[in-house]
Amino acid sequence: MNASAKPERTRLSAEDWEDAALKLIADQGVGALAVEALARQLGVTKGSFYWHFRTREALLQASLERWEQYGEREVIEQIEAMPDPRARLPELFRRVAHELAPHRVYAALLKALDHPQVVPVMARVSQRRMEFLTNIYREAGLPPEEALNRARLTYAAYVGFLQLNFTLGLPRISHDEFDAYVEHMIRTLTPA
Amino acid sequence: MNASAKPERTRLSAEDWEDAALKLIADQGVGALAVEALARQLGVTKGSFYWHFRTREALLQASLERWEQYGEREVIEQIEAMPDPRARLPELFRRVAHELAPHRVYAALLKALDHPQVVPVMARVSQRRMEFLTNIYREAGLPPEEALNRARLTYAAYVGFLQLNFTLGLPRISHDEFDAYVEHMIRTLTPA
DNA sequence: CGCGATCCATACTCGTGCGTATGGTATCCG
DNA sequence: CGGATACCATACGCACGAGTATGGATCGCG
Repeated sequence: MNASAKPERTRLSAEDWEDAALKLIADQGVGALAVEALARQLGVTKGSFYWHFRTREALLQASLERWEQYGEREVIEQIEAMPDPRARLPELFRRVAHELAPHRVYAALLKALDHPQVVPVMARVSQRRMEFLTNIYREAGLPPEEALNRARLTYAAYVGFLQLNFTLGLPRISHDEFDAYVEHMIRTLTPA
Repeated sequence: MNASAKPERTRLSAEDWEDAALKLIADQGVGALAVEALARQLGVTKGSFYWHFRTREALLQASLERWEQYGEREVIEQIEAMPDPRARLPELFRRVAHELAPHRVYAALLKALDHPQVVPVMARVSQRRMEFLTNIYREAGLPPEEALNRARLTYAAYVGFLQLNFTLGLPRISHDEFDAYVEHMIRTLTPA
């Protein structure tokens, strides 16, 4: 049934473990990150793990740094490359709304803010995103003060949405209804 | 240092354990809910606990139900008693923003949505609040569709705010700045 | 007073998951 | 082709937290 489904016959590297860890975190949260479970999933045993990493903590650390690195650089750059500043916000909203998969790790880490290791990472990532958002609002015409507060509001709505949907499954919303919601969001959070 | 600071010399009841559990959940999350830790904090040992509850799971269940009961009934009733529908939303916003303490349990449970026991409770509570919010928006003049989406957006902002502040400590915002943020929120999320 | 019910302490068992020790197998390179 | 190095398996020790067993203390009440 759950025998080794992955025919990865090559030896493993540290990066393989980190990727598997991130996948597991996205699926079941940081708390589920256990070395023996990971090993089973990779078709090996703990003996392998402790060759690559000194401890479980080290794996978490490395995985988080790897995740932070990969980042959302593409999205940011693509949005900032758009000529019309007013068009950036709607595009950003729609894009994030329709590509939720990359945000699963962020959502999982959001629920693990009691682990001392994830706090600094999340603080850095969230801070960068907030600054990015604030900039777009300024470029869209909002005065600085206003732009900052609007960015706070928007980002909070994003974070809350992740929680209410991935984990809690509030009355499952239909696809069309979701699109309508996104458009409503654009209308009320975006300067005309 | 942390010796029994509570001079509660009377015997304990199940409710005492539930209250202590909720306090611990609010402070350190559901994951920190351990019977021996709780017992220490109450100045007794496990022997006491297992007289009142069959299992740790039972305590969690009872605590959650107790929390759901206490609820936010007062707030809802007071807001609905206000004569002018337009005045309700700003009042609700300001009130929630300035009395965050009661929301700490909700914030903690938000991060424990992987525990099967908390999901139904949070689903019910969130659903009730959402319906309440939707109603207020309708009474404030928004068409039904619009009211529902606005309630979704507002509630998501609320949830996101809890995450970003209790747990993550984004660049510590000052008191005045926070008030300005709340007013900004009211302006953009509330029908004129 | 005294006795039954209620509440609690002490001392265990048991499962789970991290980390270690040590030996085995595969791979690369001279 | 043989040995050094990289990778992995097996078998442990150990800590920690849930749950159990059993006896002791304390309260209510006739």
